[in-house]
Amino acid sequence: MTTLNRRIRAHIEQRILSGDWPPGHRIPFEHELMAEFGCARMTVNKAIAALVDAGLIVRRRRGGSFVAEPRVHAPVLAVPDIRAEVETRSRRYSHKLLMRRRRTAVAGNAVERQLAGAADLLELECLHMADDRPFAFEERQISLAAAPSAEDVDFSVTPPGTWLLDAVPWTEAEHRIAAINADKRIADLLDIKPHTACLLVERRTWRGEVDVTHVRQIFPGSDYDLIARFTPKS
Amino acid sequence: MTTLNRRIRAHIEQRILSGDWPPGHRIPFEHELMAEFGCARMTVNKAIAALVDAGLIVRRRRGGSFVAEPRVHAPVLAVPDIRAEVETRSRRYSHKLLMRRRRTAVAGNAVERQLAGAADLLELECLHMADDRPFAFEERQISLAAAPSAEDVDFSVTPPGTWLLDAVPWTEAEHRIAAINADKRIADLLDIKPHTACLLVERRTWRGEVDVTHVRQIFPGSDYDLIARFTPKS
DNA sequence: CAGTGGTCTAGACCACTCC
DNA sequence: GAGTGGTCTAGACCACTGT
Repeated sequence: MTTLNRRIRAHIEQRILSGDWPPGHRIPFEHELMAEFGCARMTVNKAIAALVDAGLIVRRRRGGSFVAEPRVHAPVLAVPDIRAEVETRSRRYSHKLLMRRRRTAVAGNAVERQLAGAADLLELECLHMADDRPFAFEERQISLAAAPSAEDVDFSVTPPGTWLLDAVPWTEAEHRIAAINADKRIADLLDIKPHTACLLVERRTWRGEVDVTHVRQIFPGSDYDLIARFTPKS
Repeated sequence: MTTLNRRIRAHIEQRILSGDWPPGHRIPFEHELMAEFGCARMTVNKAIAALVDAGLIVRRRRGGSFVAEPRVHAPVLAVPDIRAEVETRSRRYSHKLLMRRRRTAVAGNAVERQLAGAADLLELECLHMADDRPFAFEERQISLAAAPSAEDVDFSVTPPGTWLLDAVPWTEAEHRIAAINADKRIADLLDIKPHTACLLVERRTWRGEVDVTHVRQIFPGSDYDLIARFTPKS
């Protein structure tokens, strides 16, 4: 058993999270919900106020109450798994492997040569989708010296980041975060207008001294932001 | 002007944030606050419920309502000081104070009201320069409840972030990082083309439960990036 | 200017828990 | 058992805003 205002809240929340009421959709007026649940207006109001607090709903006098536009947050301080993040937001994840090849490190590129070590690199490009809409573009190099089993994985089934988090332990990572304007290729891939601001996340991951993988992920700025919560360094 | 339940909330909050009512202290019963403010119980209840939500108060049936014990967190990152960063790169730092005013929190803005506490906000806008070229635009609100001495500082001499880092100890911060296209005003201020991708860094900083300052910093994407280096969380 | 949400009132009954 | 908070009711007046 639970309280009435929580049931009303859950009722609305479920319709939003299930996609039944998409962003921008007008939810029933307070008096309609009063009739539907047979209760006082304060009770409906309390339920909706909680959803406003949670950022799921915005209210406008005279206009009504509307499902808020979603924004996805990710912690800066964890290595993000895009699939997990998409699914946390009750959106359906899928991905497309755009490119996969094995190659040697470019001789003049010190960073690549350090990553490759004594072996080859596996180079991948993929597109992450949320509800069949492009969510992020990813370019990745994996060191076959550090993760030889990557050679045998079908990355069109498991996204590379998800597989790596599971299969290859890491001890240290470095993020570089910047803003870029989408060029034509990125705009096409992400289905956004050229020149739209995007968040670029570059990450290098090590296991001990061994360089495991480098990745560049590009997110449309309107869809994604990073969150870091922390305390002063000792 | 503000609502009664917010005034009651502010009244209680101020006593907690000032240390007048330490953690574990029992706050007045609902019926006492009803008498003190001459209002209905629901109004008092709404005020206290918001403080429970904010984690400032815990309630026990029959026992009463008590000031909550503050949380503790593990250290991880650092709050950047733009002056220090510019100077680290061997560029000459300067800044311009564009706006300074004292005002009350916007009643409908819960985040601002939490920041303000029982006092006013100091609102600042400034432009950070590296070698006399614009480097970042900053909008900042400082809680005069948390940092009353900010009222007397000449921020055209010391940049607000630098002063705060020195003058006001903090225990917790939260970054939100996103990519945005520069609008006309930002483009003018930063001397870049409109629509250029910029990095938006929003930071909230607390001392214990007390909200100290909020800041929005906008950097041209081409000039700036953020680096975070870390190890897996325990 | 009609209709929405924002806020408040003055009650009520109940569950829990400390004394 | 007495007193707290948890929840809910059935009203009310007001501010704002879209038509």
